[in-house]
Order: sequence, then C-alpha cells, then structure tokens
Amino acid sequence: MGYSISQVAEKFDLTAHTIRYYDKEGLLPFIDRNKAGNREFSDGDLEWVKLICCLKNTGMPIKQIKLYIEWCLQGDDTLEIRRQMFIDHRKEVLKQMDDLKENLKTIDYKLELYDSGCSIPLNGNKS
Amino acid sequence: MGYSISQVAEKFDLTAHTIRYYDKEGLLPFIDRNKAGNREFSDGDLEWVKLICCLKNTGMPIKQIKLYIEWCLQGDDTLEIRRQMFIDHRKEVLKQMDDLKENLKTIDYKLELYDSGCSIPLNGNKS
DNA sequence: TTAACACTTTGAGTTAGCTCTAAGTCAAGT
DNA sequence: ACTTGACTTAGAGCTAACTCAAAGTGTTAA
Repeated sequence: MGYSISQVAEKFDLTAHTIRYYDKEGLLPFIDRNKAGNREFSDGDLEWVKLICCLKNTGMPIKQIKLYIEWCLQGDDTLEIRRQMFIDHRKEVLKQMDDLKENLKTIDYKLELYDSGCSIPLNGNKS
Repeated sequence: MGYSISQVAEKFDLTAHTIRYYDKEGLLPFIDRNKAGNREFSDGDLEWVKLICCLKNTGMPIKQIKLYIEWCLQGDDTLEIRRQMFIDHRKEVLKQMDDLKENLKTIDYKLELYDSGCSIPLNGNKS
C-alpha cells in the first residue's frame, strides 16, 4: 500500500511541510501518487529519504543533495562523481567529529572549573 | 597592547564583521576600547572568544550564549545555573557525536556499494 | 449527506546568522 | 598637508531551511 506523507514524517522526525519542501526543491522526484493525487512512499523510497536525512544531518546543503539525486537519475555515467562526492563528504564528517571532540575538551575543562566551585571573573586576565 | 578586531578575526577564523555582530548581540560586553574608540582585546578576552566559538560551533544559539554571558556578569549567584548549562550542553554534544557516528555508517555503506562498482537504480525496491 | 480529516498547491512569512554598504573617524607614513 | 588603511556606526540585504496560511480536493464514518 505504501506510506503517507505524515507516516514518513513521523518515521524520520520531520514534518509533512518539510517533506513537501524537499519535494519542491527536487530531492524527491521519484515519489509516486495514488489516485487521489497524494504522495505514496514505497519501502525503497524510505531508503532514499533515510539517505537524504543522513546527508542533511551531516551538513550537506539541500542544493548539493539535489545535485546528487540528479546524478542518480542520470544513470551510470555519474557513478564516479557520486562516489567521489561520498569520499569528500566522509572526510568532512570526520572533520566534524574531530572538531566536536576538541570542543568537548573545552566544555569538560569548564565543567571541571564549575565542579571545583571555582568562580571565574569576567575580566580575569587583563594584562 | 592588546589585539585588534582583525587580529582576533584571523586567529579564530571569523571576520571582523562577525565579531562586531557578536558584540552587537551582547556576546562581548567586556571588550575595552582604545583612545581612538577601536576595540582592543586582551589575552583574557581571547579566552572568552574561544569559549564563544566553542559553544557556537557545537550548535548553541547566539541568544543562549548571550544569556550565559549575562549570567557570568551577574556573579556567583548564577554559578549553579551556568554549571547546569554546561552539563546539558555536554549531553547534546555527545548526542551530536553519536548521530555523526550513525550517519558515518550510512555513508560508509554507500561507499562500499560504490567501491564495489555496483549501480543502484532509483526505483530499486518498489514492492 | 454531512462532518471530519488528511491530503493537495501556491506563495508568502519567519528565523538565524551572518554579510555588506555608506559615511565617517583616526593615526601613521611621505 | 595628504594619502592610505584600519577602524567605527547604523542599518539594510542576503541565504538557507524551513514554516505557515489559504483555498481547495478526496476518503471515511455517522
């Protein structure tokens, strides 16, 4: 039977509004409609939505995701460029994780200070 | 002597525009001016800028950071609420790292497919 | 058949976080 | 004295990603 837009929204913690917006932006050109004209998502479509969420949640802009979808539609000629996109994006995700780890250190340091009951004045270090 | 706005911008990979914007938004109420009226950052100020960047880069909204700065200005009465803020924020950073790891798995899976030279049709799984 | 409800579209509005422009000030170098 | 260049402000403009409103259509339940 397929899934309705609100079922998909629920499943991926999006709103139906957002999914329609993605569709309008060209991220979901493959979604079928039923006789009533409503979007009907197949299990295969859910995999695409999952990938789109993955890319979006790792900071890829909507426009770049749209480009990727277009490459997919173009067929095997774009296999290599798509592969390269994932290689590049993977590198960025690793960078994000590194940055996050670095920032976690700063936060942990602040927490140590707060846990030790130490008050830090704003104008602490004016030299 | 202190640092000029563009030196600080350079150091933290921001623009002078952005630093003025942060100042306008109330994130830098403690920055001194020289006789010419230009902002002059001390070494202690740089620590504050570093913390602000850390919070911003881990997803804390400008308004929340501003609130934190205000709490700092209010003195020791707000020590506990500030400590709690860091505890909460730390949790969110850990969540971000988890999410990133999850998404990395999806990306690695896609890369495996692309590396195996396997073409995946768009309408793959219509049931 | 009527009400409720989930869906549809177009297009406007919102928010966060910058980003830039215009017009001007100030200090240093020639 | 004049030019250069970094700084200042107020305020407008921009982009991404939603978010919503209005008006309408189609299906289901009483």
